[in-house]
Amino acid sequence: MSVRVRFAPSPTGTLHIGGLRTALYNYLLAKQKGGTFILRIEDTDRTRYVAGAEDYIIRSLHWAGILPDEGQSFGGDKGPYRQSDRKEIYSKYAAELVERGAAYYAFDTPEELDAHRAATENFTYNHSVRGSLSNSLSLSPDQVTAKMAAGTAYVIRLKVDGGEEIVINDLIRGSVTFNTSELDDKVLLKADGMPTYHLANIVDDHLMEITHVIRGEEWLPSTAHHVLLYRGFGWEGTMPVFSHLPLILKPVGNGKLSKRDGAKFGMPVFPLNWDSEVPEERVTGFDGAGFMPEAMVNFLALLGWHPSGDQEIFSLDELIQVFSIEQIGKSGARFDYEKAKWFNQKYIQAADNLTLAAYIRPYAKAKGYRTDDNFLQMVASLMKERVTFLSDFVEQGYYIFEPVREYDMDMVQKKWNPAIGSVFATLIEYVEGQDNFEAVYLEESVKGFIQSQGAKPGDILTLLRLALAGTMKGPAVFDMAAALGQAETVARLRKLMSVAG
RNA sequence: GGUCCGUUCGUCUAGGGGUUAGGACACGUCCCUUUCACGGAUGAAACACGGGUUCGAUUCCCGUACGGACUACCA
Repeated sequence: MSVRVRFAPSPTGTLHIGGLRTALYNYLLAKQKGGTFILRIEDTDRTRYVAGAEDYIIRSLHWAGILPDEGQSFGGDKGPYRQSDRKEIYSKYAAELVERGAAYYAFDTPEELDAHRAATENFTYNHSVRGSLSNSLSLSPDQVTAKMAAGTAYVIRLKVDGGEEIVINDLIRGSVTFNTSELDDKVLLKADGMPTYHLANIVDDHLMEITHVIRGEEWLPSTAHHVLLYRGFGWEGTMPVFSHLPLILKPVGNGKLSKRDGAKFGMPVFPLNWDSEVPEERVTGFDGAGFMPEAMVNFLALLGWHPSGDQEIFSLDELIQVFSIEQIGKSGARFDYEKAKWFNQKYIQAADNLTLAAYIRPYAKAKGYRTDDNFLQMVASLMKERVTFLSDFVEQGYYIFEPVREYDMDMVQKKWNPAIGSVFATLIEYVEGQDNFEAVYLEESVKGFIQSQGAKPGDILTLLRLALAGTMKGPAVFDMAAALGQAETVARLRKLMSVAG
């Protein structure tokens, strides 16, 4: 049987990186096994629906390069893949479950349940209390019929009887046991006719012939209910294998990484930017922060999973080769932004200039800079060894695109004196007279000239750097000069004369 | 509170009954470099605790502590 896995996010806003990681692991397993990766949108809670969220999820998968083979907006013959479009399917199956005696109607209103919770500590709707509540198990058939005829709102609940051990064989955690006496009678179909996660998930996983469920650890406690549902439908034979992923934790402090942590720690926790009319709701994603998707995927893959050995850098293809669910860790992994930055830096260093040019282009364009390939490739080669983010090419290396805005005057003053100044003046003319402006030649030539003038190369070279970049940080002086060209180089040298003198 | 899950350097982790417990990030020092980086070398840094089992436990078992998830007509 071929592997079929699904990523089933809820379109309630931005997808955070924990979700992206879940998608990635599903993708890796599917690709490794020659299986199918499916995207299903779980939008059964209409109160939490956020416009644009589904699109955001899909764009995020595109960005990361982990495209579904099947699913919402990707086609397939087991659709629709959006749960709100499958509403009738769920009510049909819920009714079937009632007929089979595995579920029942409950008429208790939310207010009544709240009252019970207020009155009884740890109130749980389960086998021990349902007899005294309002449902088709406690009421007489006539009463139930009457309530239905009167149009009384109802939900359908899973009938969980106590006294049984449910053993789940989790690929990551081994066997996990739950006693049904501690389980509640979960709502399967809500009063608005929409299913809850539990029902929709099991019905869809069955109908879509899912073989492996890889999802977050937050679902482990309800997995026993899910097993009971498969049994209630008589689907145990094709029940998928479960794997519950450890959570991604906050960089510092307690608890799992939350969407708010992005702002709190000044780092992205989402793949893409999220635009909004409300300024406070806008967020910067890894994309906008200047991360390469390949770097992000590598980082994410290793957050909670690691193959044997010491290798850290893996291409997507390599990840597909070596991935294994069994090697996923059991404990939560703290989100380490420093490590994420290191991966990005490594990927930028390793990328070829043409690839980088394409990544730099949007940033250059936004600043109104030159965006032709040759120029951007040159910027890439000059800066790639010294940047962390893609945005750094235009931020830190702005002086390659436009004139120096600001000089490190402390440094200029430290190096400048009348004697040096006069050597510098003659150097400008010497540079202006050069007919070969290639870096290697220029370096040899200029250094020779400086020495012939009886000056220390160190002093002059520092001023040259300051003239070209304004700062002590940056590429090799003669590489910059060659890249800038003779006319611009001479102009910048003259500018420094006026600034310093 | 209850249920379930977890615990190797600060962080991500490899390992596994007998090891100088390995790597990476971050950090310190040095080298390379007339800048900043890159790169190289090196240093500090861990098996939560207590009982077992065993000739021998960091590794297996049980407790304790601590951390986490869940405990909605949310997913």
